[in-house]
Amino acid sequence: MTVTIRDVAREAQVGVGTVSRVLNDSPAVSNHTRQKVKRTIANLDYAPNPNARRLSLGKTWQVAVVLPNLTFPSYVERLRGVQHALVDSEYDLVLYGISNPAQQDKYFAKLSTKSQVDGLLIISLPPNEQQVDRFLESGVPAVLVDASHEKICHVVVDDIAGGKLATQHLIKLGHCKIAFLSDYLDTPFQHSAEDRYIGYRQSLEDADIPYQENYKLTGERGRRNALLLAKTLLTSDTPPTAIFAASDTQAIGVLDAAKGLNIQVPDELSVIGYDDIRDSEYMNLTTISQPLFDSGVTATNLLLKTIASKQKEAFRHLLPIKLIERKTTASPKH
Amino acid sequence: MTVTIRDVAREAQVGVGTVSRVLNDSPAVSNHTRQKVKRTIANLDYAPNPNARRLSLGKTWQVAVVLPNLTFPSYVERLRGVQHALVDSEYDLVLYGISNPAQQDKYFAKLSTKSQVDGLLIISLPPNEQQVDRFLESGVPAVLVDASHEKICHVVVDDIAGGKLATQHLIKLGHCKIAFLSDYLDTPFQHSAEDRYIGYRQSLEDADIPYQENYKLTGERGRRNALLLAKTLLTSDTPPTAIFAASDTQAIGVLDAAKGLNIQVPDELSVIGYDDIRDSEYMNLTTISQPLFDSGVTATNLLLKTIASKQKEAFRHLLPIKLIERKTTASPKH
DNA sequence: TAGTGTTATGGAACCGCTTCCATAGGATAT
DNA sequence: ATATCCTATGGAAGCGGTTCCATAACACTA
Repeated sequence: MTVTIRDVAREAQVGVGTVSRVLNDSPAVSNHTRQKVKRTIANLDYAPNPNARRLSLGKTWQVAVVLPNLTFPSYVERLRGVQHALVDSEYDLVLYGISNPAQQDKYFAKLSTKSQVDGLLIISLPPNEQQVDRFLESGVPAVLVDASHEKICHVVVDDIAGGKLATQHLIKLGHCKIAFLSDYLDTPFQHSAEDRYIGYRQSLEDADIPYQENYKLTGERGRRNALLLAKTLLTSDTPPTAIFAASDTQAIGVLDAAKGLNIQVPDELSVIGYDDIRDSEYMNLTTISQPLFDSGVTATNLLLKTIASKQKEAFRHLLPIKLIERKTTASPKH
Repeated sequence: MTVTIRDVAREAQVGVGTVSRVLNDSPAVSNHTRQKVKRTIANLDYAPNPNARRLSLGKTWQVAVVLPNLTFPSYVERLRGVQHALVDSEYDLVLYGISNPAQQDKYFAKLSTKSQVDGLLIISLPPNEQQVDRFLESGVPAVLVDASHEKICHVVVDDIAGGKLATQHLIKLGHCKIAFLSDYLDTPFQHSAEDRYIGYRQSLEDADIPYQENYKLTGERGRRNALLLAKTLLTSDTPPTAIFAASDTQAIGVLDAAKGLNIQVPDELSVIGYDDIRDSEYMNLTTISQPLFDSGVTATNLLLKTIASKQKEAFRHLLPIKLIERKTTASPKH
């Protein structure tokens, strides 16, 4: 039923080797034969079986992308970058969405096999030591995005610098009652929020602004939760004049809270976010932009290079951050 | 280097057939042998080569999802549904993002081969006749989402009904100057916006409200473009009192425009969208909800069933729509 | 003319699995 | 005891490619 390379060979009156050579653009085929074979291929509407090819070659021509379920725009944006970079390569993209640690472990284990995929892109999912070991042992090229480990290539931004940049911006505007809001900081293998917090603390210190414990808000990620956290703080006795949220989604939650409480932004409250997701532009949110799309592109190119060269050096690729000044930060009025 | 099934067989002192049987949970293996083999597999850290398996079985255990690049939340939401439904199946998800018709044609052609994937999920990308023919000829099971064709299974909502629902809601509130905004309607194979428009027109007619040509706005999709279109209309001599946008993204653009022009929503202008994307809830946008996530789930289950049963009947699955009343629609005040 | 290369080609062997067929051995029936 | 059936098992063949090796055909050199 399905037409194979042998059918083509018979029909074109050549050997299977020759057909294969034509398929793979080997120079060792005379022009005459090449044309003949190509004609036959077209006539029979032949398409090579990719799995046979993969088995024979020991190469899958597939790259796995593992990331948390696409619940936050930043994941999507990174994925888009990966996709963009993959589109004009020969590789297909196999997507694995993770919704809990057990699933992460399952897929990480499954993908720690050379025969599964040619490469691994792991986005916003810091692997634990055991998982790292498995990756290394398997020899599958892997690149981490938005997570780091000294033994695996990774693409990250300097989050401490980012935290500083945001905080210093607020300080320069004249704020000294600056709150910090993020998801939980004590997650063992994901340091970006924590690094931003470190940057925040350092900037306060550098400017001789005393740190206040009650200005540190952490909670489950998400816009709604950020709203609730911010509401509590803003209705307390000592409301801040500025809030630095460690993600735009959370910053937008803060804006929601301000709106709900009839607090004018930026006149009565400055808000700065982090990520520069798509929505931020429309919300006119001042934020720290980290190149999400580019992180995907960069990581993918890095991975493809690693696959091609078979080199196994683990290195870190730092992506630049920058301050995007929009309309949610201003000098405090009073 | 890599350990194969023969290594396991030799080590466990059984035949390769037996090992294969153990791997595939065949009942025709004695308990004693099964344990022995399982132990050996664990000892050798053996993992079967999926490509060899695929070649031998003539089955890829992969499903391709083809959709436009993830530039709009509705695509992402549908993809999430697919993912969710696929996670506890045996199938992996291969992602193809399309950014232009040439690419669509390229990937559609590539995927019109049994040996490439076991099934095809095509989201918001209506295939043309030639492409449909290729799909049918290849025999690859396919399901369309948010697009329809009589010869291929598809999962859609009744967009005419949706257009009616939205328009009737506005009419019931007392509006009669109702504008319609969408992307271009003359796209040959994608009828959802057009169907919504038809529903809009019918509702007007049913209510004896004369249709006004200048209340029909179409343009390139996207929030910013919607803003511009709405701005023009709202600053004209005869501004409408309500706008029905054929997508939430565009409805939010309309809200942007209103804000920019200092027009109060809903007091001076009612806005209703379509899709009920995540952001709509936060924006308090009244909208027609179509089950995006569910469309992915439903289509995937349909596909898996088709793959399993090998039946080739093309049928339509209609998903329910409903009106979500929030805070952007009200009776006109004057 | 024989010797040496070079180029184009055919086809066997191999990639690592599944499955079918043959068979051994044990249980049951007669 | 022999015939019959059933179960568990070994291993060859096959899935559809690629690649290596052998060889034929044809220069070119001395």
